[in-house]
Amino acid sequence: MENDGNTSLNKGAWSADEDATLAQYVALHGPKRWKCVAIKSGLFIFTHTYLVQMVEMGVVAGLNRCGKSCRLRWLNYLRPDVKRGNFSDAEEDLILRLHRLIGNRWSLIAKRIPGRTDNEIKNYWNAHLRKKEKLMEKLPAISLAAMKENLWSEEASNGTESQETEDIGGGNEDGDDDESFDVSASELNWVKSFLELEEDV
DNA sequence: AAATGCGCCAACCGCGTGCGC
DNA sequence: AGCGCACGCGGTTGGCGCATT
Repeated sequence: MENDGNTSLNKGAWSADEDATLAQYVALHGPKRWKCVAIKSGLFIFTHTYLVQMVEMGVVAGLNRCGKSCRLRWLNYLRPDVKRGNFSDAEEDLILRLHRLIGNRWSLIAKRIPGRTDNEIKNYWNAHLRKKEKLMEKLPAISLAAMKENLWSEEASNGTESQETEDIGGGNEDGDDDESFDVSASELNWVKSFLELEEDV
């Protein structure tokens, strides 16, 4: 198990200075080598020569966080493409659908929703959507299966394809998987392609 | 106005996995 | 093949702010 092995590292909320320091590190070296970022009050804990260079440059002095903490802070907050603010209805719907299909695979779900992190989605689920989902489960007559049946029969009677599903998923610019969110037998195929997409990422 | 409860979110922790040696 | 390191993931917790009493 990973233990960054230091009892005197900073914990808790990040300061603006720490954020700036971390951002500088990432700007210079990219979002990797998190272990290298772990620095103990001026005495650098390093495993890589990059850090020695950074010491010489005076770039990251003062940051006293474990690598794991640095990585998390970057991924969930400092990353430029992180979208802040409320989830849209479309995003919420997508999370619900994906969760039904693949469960608590937050990182997979996050990759499907541009700008959202796994942690953010997980929090949002626990805070908002779990209740919603439980409520749905408690409505005996409106089980998921029944909903699917209803949708099926509606589609059959309409004789139309269900292209109404909002498309906010990442990588959909080319319209590669508009059919993905149909509640239909092809759902399984979509899951399959979804997972295949994962392998490409 | 103060005390308490509750919800939300950022961050931490433990475990699993991949990769290099 | 085995070991250790580094990273990624999901569950959990701590603290803050808002609502209610």
